[in-house]
Amino acid sequence: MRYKKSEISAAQIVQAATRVLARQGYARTSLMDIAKEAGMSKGAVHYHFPTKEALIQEVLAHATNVVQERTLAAWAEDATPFVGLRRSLETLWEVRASRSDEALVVADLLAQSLYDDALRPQLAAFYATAAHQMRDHLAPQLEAAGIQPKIPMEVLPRIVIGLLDGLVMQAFADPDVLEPEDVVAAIETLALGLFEVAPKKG
Amino acid sequence: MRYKKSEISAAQIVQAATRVLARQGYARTSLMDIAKEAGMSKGAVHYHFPTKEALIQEVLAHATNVVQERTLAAWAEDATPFVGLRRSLETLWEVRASRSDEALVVADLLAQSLYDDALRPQLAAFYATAAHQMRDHLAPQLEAAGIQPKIPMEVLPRIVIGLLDGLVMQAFADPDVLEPEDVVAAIETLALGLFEVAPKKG
Amino acid sequence: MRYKKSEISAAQIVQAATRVLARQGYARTSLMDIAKEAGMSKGAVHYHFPTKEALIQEVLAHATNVVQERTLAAWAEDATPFVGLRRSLETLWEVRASRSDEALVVADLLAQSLYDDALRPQLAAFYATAAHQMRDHLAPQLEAAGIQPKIPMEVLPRIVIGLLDGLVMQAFADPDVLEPEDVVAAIETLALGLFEVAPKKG
Amino acid sequence: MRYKKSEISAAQIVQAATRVLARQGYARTSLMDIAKEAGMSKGAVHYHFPTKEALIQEVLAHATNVVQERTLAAWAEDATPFVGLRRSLETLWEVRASRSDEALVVADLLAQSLYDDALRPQLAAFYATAAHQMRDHLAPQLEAAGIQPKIPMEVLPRIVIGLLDGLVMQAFADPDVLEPEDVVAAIETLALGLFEVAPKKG
DNA sequence: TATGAATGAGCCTTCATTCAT
DNA sequence: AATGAATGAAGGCTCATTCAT
Repeated sequence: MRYKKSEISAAQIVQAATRVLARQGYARTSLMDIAKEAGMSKGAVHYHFPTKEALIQEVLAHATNVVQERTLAAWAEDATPFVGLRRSLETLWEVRASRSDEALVVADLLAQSLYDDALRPQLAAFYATAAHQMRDHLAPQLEAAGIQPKIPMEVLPRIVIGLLDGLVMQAFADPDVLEPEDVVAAIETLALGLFEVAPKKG
Repeated sequence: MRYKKSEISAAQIVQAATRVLARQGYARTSLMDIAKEAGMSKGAVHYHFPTKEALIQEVLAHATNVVQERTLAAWAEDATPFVGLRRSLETLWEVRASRSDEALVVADLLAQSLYDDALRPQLAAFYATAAHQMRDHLAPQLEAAGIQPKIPMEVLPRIVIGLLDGLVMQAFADPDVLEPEDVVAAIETLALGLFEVAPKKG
Repeated sequence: MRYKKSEISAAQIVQAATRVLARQGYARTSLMDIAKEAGMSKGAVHYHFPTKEALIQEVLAHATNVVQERTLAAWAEDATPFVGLRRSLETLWEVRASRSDEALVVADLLAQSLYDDALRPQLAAFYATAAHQMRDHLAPQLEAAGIQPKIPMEVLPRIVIGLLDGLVMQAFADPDVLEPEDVVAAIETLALGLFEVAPKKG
Repeated sequence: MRYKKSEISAAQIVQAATRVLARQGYARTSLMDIAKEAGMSKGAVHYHFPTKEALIQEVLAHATNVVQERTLAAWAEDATPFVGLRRSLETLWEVRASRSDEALVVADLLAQSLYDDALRPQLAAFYATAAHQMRDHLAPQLEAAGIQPKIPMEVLPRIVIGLLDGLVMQAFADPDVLEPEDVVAAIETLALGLFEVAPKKG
């Protein structure tokens, strides 16, 4: 028995909580709901996580990890930076707009973090990691192609992420307004406008 | 002028609720908190708003109105469209990033709307109005200047709004990362990339 | 203006309360309901009746009066006591079983009176009056016809009233079980069994 | 024998509720009262019964059961039907007139059932069972004695029950008016009047 | 006379948490 | 490692009552 039963159960609870949270949102989710979804008793949940807040933090950590991993997978290694960038943006959008449980949880807890000091650092870290991720992938590609962004490499990823997240929120509020192809096309256009070919060094 | 007091009280409650909601968020705000902030009894709040949901809806309506008005005021009439656009974007950002109570409430309830069917239509309408607003202001200016956006005029405002909102969420989560001037500069650059000067006819 | 407006309004409130009480029962009726039914404000109700209990008492007084009057009208003056008795019993049953608002209110408040010391005396008086009423009508008729009841004239009316009321409750609980004609026939049979022709004197 | 405690607690709550309901009546009884009487917290009551209505239904079921059992025990097996009938009627009356908690609860909830659709079926069933019970006991006895009721065997028990219940309500409203011996005597007389000896065959 | 406004106590219910088993 | 039982603090809401107008 490589994994202790305890760890398995704890993981089950986190997954169940993710599902319930994605379905009902933080404000409407009780520990009972989570316990029921996990097929356990309320007491069991408290055995693994001393308090609701502790559980929620774990859930957020898990959800951000999942989203991050999916995002990472999106950074296609492509021939040309332009094609690669475009495909990456598409995938980034899909990861968020697909309403996966984890993406929903991140969006919901992001809002909670405005008022919950315990959540905020985690989300700040999530953003920071995402930005780093993006920069680390973009920077070498761009340099290799002699392309120079018009805005600082520190800020650029933040902008892209912000754009994506903001559009996601709109899409959640009114799913019929934003057509996926429109969004991707627009983001692409935007992105292209951000770069200029650097003058070759003499 | 009989019983004008009622309207005043109702308005006071909405304002108090806005303050409390901005401070604590929907999930942590009780009617008691609101009543206390308004200097009234819980009963009085229920006298003016039959249910918590009804009150929240009113608060959302009020908050979106305020944000909308401020946004409207941001559309400066300027000499050249470029300068005007830039100044408008700046103000748009400020309206949102200033963490005014109303902006916070809109952001919070936006998240709630994911799980609250009663809230969603209002927020969808809010986005729709904002998009219209922006288009109505931009379209004539751009045409007059012979400028043509690279993405359809239907989609453009949604993109801009999404970008702003997404950045706001990031800024809320970690206020120290995004410097206002960076953001505005980036948005401006982005915006400029969206347009091209149309070839002169004839 | 013969009647003061106040009296008219008070009467309207009592009537409205009777309707609402008959519809919803004491436990589920609020002053608001009554005020709405009377087309007045809650304040107006309190202007006429200082407390809810005072109003309810008035309503009970009114309802018992109405039932009593209808009952009184039921004591037909008929040729023979037997026919008269029979017709009277029929009407008594109808008065109660017809689910008139007043009959319902009496039944409902009768139950309340078990726990409400203020109501009990009124209902005791109601029963006493009803018993007297019946006795006063029956006694001369029976004597004239040389008929003698097998149970004391003091108890007889109580028995008859009890029988009727008990059957009414059953009919309320399950309207389909007791057919009116069965009930009347049974009551009649019962009633006849209560009397015997007295041996003629001399 | 794990967690038998739960059943015990649930039963305690039902009993406590019966006591409180008998003392204060439905309209004046809160869950707090019941919890206090049961020596538990409000939360514990809700743990065992999800809603007040569910608890009340259980209480009613329990109370009708108790009354029924006592009634059943009343059907004495006696030498002659007449003596048996008389003794049975006496006990029936005592069961109801003794103001036992259960009898009071049944009477109170009977009134509630006029306006509570959830209660009505239970009380209808209670009446139906009581009627059946009585018929099953009476029918063979009467037949054996060659006695034939003047009113149909379907209706007879309803009449007797109605009579008893109606008298009980009167006795509750004014305990001093109806002397037990008078009531029993009257009922007996009534009952005797309901039968006639069947003409011997052949 | 009558109204709208406001109060405050109380009600049913939910829920995170604790604990014995 | 997990469960069922129980607690107690809120939470949203109802309602009789009071009061200025």
